[in-house]
Amino acid sequence: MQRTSPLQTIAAAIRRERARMGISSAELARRAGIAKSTLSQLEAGTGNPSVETLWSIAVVAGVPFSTLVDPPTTGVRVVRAGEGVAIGSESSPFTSTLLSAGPAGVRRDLHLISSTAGEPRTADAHSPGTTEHMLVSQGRWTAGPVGEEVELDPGDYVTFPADRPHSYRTSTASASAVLVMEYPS
Amino acid sequence: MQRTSPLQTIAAAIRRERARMGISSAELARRAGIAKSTLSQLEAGTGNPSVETLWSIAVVAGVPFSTLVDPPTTGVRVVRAGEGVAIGSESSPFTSTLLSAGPAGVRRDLHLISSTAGEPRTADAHSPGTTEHMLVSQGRWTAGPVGEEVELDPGDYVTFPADRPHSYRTSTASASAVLVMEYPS
DNA sequence: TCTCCTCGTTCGGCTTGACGAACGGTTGCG
DNA sequence: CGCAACCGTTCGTCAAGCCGAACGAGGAGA
Repeated sequence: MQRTSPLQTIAAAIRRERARMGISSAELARRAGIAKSTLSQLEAGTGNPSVETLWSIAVVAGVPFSTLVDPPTTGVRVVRAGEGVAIGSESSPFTSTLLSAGPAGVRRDLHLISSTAGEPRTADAHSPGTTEHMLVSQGRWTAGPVGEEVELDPGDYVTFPADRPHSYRTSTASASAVLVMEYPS
Repeated sequence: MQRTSPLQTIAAAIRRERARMGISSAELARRAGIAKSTLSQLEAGTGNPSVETLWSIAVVAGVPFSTLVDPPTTGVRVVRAGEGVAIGSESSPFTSTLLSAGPAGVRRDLHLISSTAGEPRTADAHSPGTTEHMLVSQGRWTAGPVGEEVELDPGDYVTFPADRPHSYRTSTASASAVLVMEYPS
């Protein structure tokens, strides 16, 4: 997570969004209801805007507020079956492959998980506010917060809070699922 | 996306994070390097903080800046295979089931998609900055931005920009995949 | 009981964010 | 050519954000 002040990031983000919209700084300022001189300062990275000033710009640009603070990155990227770095568990036949960690400011990781019959994989509580989404591709799984586990078959989907202990287990010879973890930090 | 000023949301978020940390407002202010009176104002929802003031609080709370502006929600929820509302395509044997739309401020939708051999499903450009992640569960797929499609087998993963036309096609009798769409708005 | 410490709110003063006006530069039209 | 419109930057002014101090309240310890 970025610890230093975000003012330069914000300046770059505003310039980027304005270029995407294809309008002048005077027009963006007009639409956002702020002074041209204020926008000029923001794009130059000088000064320290109030939240409402920045919010007005995000609204007019049609993007979430966080887009102006944490810019995204894109590109075509392929990870073939078996190519990702698989991390196993010492205490259960559980394997997890991280396919895509969220870029700065994006609060999710995308995993392919697989397992065979055996000990459950129990995970400690993650950061407060963490949510998991699990979508079963193959086999039967039992998963969820400890004490609230549900059984899932291929095509089934479950989402649950992961900021307390939770587990994944399968009773079939081979099972796999997609796991999306969303967290505040 | 929330259009109204976020000041009340910010006040509630600061109180929530401080409660999570289990410290007094005086201590939070001390750690963040701001005046107690300033924090008192922020928690009461009066005034309009500068970005740096809010940033200081986020840093000390150990959460991304956007967490103070866009709070999350959680709960255990199950959608069984075939239960979600499946939306078909008139021009191709393609079906998409939305399992989880991102809550306010979260920039992603989670779909289960399926198809049979036939016409490709072509999607128009989404909002600028939109990214898609596709992870194949079953069958062979050909997917990606038009002109840059890649072939994918079970367990393969691809991510690509979806802010331009892109398509999904399968040449097998039955195919399914998990699709995560991330977008700025 | 009194004293000390911390709390959260209110207050007055200083600094800086945001404003509108002015300025020089560019473009398009008659 | 001159004029109008628009641009982005700089400047001076005002007011609100943020500061530290003061205050009353509550809790703990002697």
